[in-house]
Amino acid sequence: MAGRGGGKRALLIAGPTASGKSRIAIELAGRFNGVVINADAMQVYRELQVLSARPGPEDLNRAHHELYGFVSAAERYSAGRWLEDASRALEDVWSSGGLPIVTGGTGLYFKALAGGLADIPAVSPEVRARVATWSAEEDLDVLSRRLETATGERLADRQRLVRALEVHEQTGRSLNDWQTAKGLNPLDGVAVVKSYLLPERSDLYARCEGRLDRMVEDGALDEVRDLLALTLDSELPAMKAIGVREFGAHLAGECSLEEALTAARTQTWRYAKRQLTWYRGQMQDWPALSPEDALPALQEQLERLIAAG
RNA sequence: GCCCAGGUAGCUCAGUUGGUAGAGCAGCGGACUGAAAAUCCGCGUGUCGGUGGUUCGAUUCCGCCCCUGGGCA
Repeated sequence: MAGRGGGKRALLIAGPTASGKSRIAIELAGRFNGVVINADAMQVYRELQVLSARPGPEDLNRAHHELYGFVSAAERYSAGRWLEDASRALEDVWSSGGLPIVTGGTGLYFKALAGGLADIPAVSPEVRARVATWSAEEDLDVLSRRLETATGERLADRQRLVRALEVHEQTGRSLNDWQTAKGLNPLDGVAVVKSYLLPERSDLYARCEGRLDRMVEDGALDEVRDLLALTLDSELPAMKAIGVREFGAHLAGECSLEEALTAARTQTWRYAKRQLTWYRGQMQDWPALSPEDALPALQEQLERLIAAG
């Protein structure tokens, strides 16, 4: 077991919702002493078991899983925190001689993991509050001019404007500046097998629909009721999970279950479409695999990687 | 049967004092380094219910017919 990186290896499997990633990950974990590491922004939240389609007891029994359901919905998790958590999980798996299998649907997380992320200091609550006030009180063009004056950057997207302003307020340096510098890169020097699952769109949409029905059977309504009972800020990431608003409207008597399901289905399709756009545009050097071929193809690549030492 | 209100994009609707029409949502495409299941950008030909008439010209005005609500008998 010679070579750089101490023989560190990792498998990354991205893919849109309901494409069958988890099953493949668990299967390969069994064959390669693997540990499944979550790369899904919603599956980190404890309160979102059903809605986020988090692996259940049966799956957890079959393979060791990390970074699932360990964050409170009251928290504001982020790509940066995920990368830190994932780095730690990777090191743990390597040190115990296992193979990390990172899987999930959040393209940004994979991009951060495989390409690195700028090492930007955390934004303090004070700065966050200050910028939030500007954003609440100012028109988009005023806010935009504020950033342009400060850093010369021009943005038309409020969410990104706020982020750029926060970073500048916090550090005195522009976001652009931070992002061009070399940052965190936990897979540097690691032998990686990576791919994303690319199902036929009609198959994908049909699977999304089937999964929504199953969610209701599995208690999605109770889960949403419990979540809403916490009366959290509706702007928190966990509150934006597909189904929270839709099923919440039904629970409040604003629409039928049928209507809620239709709305949730629409949102799920839109989400899946955006995921596919992300993979096409941002992960061009990642091989795309059809869900049917993925398991044997990945297994073969892993075997070759291991044989190569 | 009569009266009223409607019939315009896949859906909900706006509009044209007569010069063949436009929003939101959906859909499709795209962007995206700490909210990413988020956020943002681009893309609109549809017998303007049918049919006659008036008019240089009708989706718009008039007649008749069909359909959908509601009301009165």
